[in-house]
Amino acid sequence: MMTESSAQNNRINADVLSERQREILKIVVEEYTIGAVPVGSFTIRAEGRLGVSTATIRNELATLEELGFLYQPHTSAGRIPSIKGYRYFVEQLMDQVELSLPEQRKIRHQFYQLQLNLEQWMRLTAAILAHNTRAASVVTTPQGKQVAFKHLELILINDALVLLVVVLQDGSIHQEMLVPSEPVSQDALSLISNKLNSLLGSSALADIRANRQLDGKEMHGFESVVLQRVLQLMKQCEESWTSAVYSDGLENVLREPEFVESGKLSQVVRVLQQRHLLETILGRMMDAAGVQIIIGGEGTYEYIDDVSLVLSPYGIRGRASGILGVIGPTRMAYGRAISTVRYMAQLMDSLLTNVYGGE
Amino acid sequence: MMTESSAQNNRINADVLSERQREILKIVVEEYTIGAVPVGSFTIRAEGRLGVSTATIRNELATLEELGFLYQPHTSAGRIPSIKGYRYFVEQLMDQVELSLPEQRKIRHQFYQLQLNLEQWMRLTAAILAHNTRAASVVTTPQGKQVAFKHLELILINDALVLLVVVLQDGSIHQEMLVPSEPVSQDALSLISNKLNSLLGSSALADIRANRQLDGKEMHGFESVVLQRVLQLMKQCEESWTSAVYSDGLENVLREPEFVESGKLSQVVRVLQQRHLLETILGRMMDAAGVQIIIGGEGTYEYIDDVSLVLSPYGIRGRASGILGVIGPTRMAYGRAISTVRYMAQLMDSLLTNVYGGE
DNA sequence: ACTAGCAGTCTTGTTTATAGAGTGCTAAGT
DNA sequence: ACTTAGCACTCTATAAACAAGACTGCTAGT
Repeated sequence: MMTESSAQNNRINADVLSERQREILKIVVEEYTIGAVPVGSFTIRAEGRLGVSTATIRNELATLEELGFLYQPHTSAGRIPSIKGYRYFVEQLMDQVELSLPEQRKIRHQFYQLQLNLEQWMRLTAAILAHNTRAASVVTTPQGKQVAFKHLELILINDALVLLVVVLQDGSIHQEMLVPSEPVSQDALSLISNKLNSLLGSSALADIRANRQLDGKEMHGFESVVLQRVLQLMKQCEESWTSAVYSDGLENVLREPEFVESGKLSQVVRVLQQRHLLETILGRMMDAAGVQIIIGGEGTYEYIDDVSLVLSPYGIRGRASGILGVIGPTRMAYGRAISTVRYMAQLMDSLLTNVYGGE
Repeated sequence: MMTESSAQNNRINADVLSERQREILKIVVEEYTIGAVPVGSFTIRAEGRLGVSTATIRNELATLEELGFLYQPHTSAGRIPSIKGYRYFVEQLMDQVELSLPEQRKIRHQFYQLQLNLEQWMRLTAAILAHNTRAASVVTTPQGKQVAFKHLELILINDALVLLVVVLQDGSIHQEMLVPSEPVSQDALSLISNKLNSLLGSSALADIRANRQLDGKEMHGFESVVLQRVLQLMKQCEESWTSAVYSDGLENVLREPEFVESGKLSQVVRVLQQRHLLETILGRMMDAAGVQIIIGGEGTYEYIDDVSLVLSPYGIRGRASGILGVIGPTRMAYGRAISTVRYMAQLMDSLLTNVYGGE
C-alpha cells in the first residue's frame, strides 16, 4: 500500500498513473467540482476528450480506485476524488493559469482607488478573494518578525484620563487609556512622551528589556506606568501574532450543497471564528513560501474534513508577514483559488514593499 | 380582524385575553422555546400549572389561534407561537428577571481584568452576550454624535513615508500613510502637527469647514495635504457610523434545529456580514432607549423571518452611542436574552461614563 | 488491448400501509 | 354556562415494498 499523503509529505510520483488515467482523474475532479455529483463512466465518455468506450473507462476507474485516488460512496455510484486524488490533481494535473490580465487590472484598479490604509487593503483583499473564488476568505494583518518600538504619544482626554498611543515598527497602532494617579497637564505628558521616545528609540523589545539604563533613570510615578504599559503591549504583540483577522464571503460557502445540511458548515465557521484554531493552522503556514494547499484536513487537522484551505503567506521579505487565503469545500475550484490567492499575495507583497519596504 | 403589530406600534391590549389564556400562551411559548416542537394540549396539561382538562385547553387554543397568537403548521399538529404571540409574551407574560448577582459579579470581574481598552471591551461584550444567550451577538463601537477633532500626529516611517494618526474627540483613532512629494524630516513633521493641532483645536467638522481662516493661512504643499486627509477622514466617520462591528457565537445559532437545514441560517449570516443590512436595522435603534426587540422581521424587515433581534443602544448619555445585542431564532429565550442585553448595555454605559464621561 | 452486452447492486423516488399525535365536535355532567 | 369524556377525523411521520435508473464489474468476443 502506498504511504498516506499529507501536507508535509505530499509529493506523489507522477509515474504511477498512465496518461489516460491522468486524463480520467482530471475529468473526474473537474466534473465533480462543477456538479457535486459522483462521476460515472458515461459522464466521462460524454466529455469527449477520450476516444475509448465506457467499459475501458470503467476499468481505469477501478484501477484508480484501487490506487486510492478515487472512491465510490457506494457500489453502483459514480466516483468521487479522494484527498489523494485532489492532491494529485492539484500537483500534477491542474491547468496552472494566471488570473487574466483584465482581472488583474480590475483588481489593481480597486486598490489604487484606496488611500494608503492597511485596514482598507485587508478588507478589500478579503472581499476580492471571496468574490473571485466563491468561497470564504481569511486575511491576517502582516506582523513584524520582531516587535520593535517606533513612537508613542500621550494625549490628555480629560484631567483624569490619558490616551496612550503606541506605534510599532511594523506600522501597527495600539491604544490604551491610562488613569494617572494625580491630574497631569498636556505639557507634562509631552515631556514624558518626548523623553520616552528618545529613550526607547527604535529598539526591539529584547533590547529594551536588556537596557538596564531604563531602571537607572529616575522615573516619577506616571512615567514608569507608561513605560510598563508600553512594554506589556509589546509583549502581547509578540505573543499573539494574529492581531486582526479579516474574513468575507461566508455566505458563499453556505450555499454549497455539501454544507446546506449536516454539521459541516460548522467546521468552516469554527475555523473562521475560533481564533486558536486559525492560529494553529496558519501558524504552520508562516514559514512556508508560496501557496499552500490543505485538502480535507489531510490527517493533520482532525477537526476539518471536507474542507480545504488555499493559503499563502505574504508580506515584506524577511521582515513582516501575514497570511491570506480562502476556505471552502474540498470540492472547490482549486485552479481559480490558487491563481487568485497567488495573485493577491503578490499584489500585497508589492504594495507593502512599495510603502514600507524602502527602509 | 386585528391590526398587525409591528416594532413601531406593538402594544397589545392586555385585556383581550383571559387569565387562563394568558397562562396557556405562556406555556406554549416556553415549551416551544425549549423543544422546538409544536405544543399540543396534552403537553400543556402535563405542565401541571392548569387544573383543567385537555379538551378545555383545546378550546382555548382554538380561541388563541383565532385571535392570531398561535398557529398550527398543519391540522393535527400542536400550536406554535406567531409573531404576535411572541410579542404578547415578551410584553405581558415574560418573567422579567435580572441577571443573578453571581452572574453579574462574574461578568464585572472579567472586565476588571482588562486594561482600559475599548477594543478589548467590545470583544468581551460580544463573547459574553453570545455565551450567555447561546445566540449570535453583535456589538458596534460607540460613535460620537458629532465628529470632532482632538489631536493629530505625524510620524516619519522612512524618508518616503509618513504615518498620520488622528485622534477624534470620541477617543477613536484613525491612521493613514502619506507619501510626501519631497523628503521631509521628523522635525518638519512635528512643526506641521503642532501647527495643525493648535489650529484645529477641538473643533467639530462643521466648525472647521466654516473656518475660512484655514484657507487664508499660507500652507505649503504637505501641510495642506495633511489637512485635506484629516478632513476627509472626519467626513468618512460622519457618514458611516459603524466603524467596527464585533460579533461572536455564530456557531451557537447554526446548531439550532430550525437552521440546520434550509436557507434560514443565511439570514443570520447575511445580517451579520453585510454591513448595510446591519446599518439599516441598527440605524433605527439609535434613537430608541432601552432594550428593543424585533421578532421575526415583524413586517418592517422583509429579508429576515424566523429571526429575532434583541438590541439595546448604549454609550454616554447624549454624546456617543453604539448598539449591542443578540440575533437568534424567533424561538429564542427572550427572558435571558433581554436581561443579558440590558445588563451589558448598562455595564458598558457605566464603564464608558466612568472613563470618558468626566468631561 | 478494447468493447459490447448483460447481470447484479445500489440509490432514489413512489406508492401504500400503519401507527401516532393532536385536533374539533358532540353530548353529557356539574 | 362551563367543563369534560369520548370519539371520529385529519394529517404527519415511518416503514415497507416496489419500480426505475444509474453504474458497475465481468465475460466473451473482436
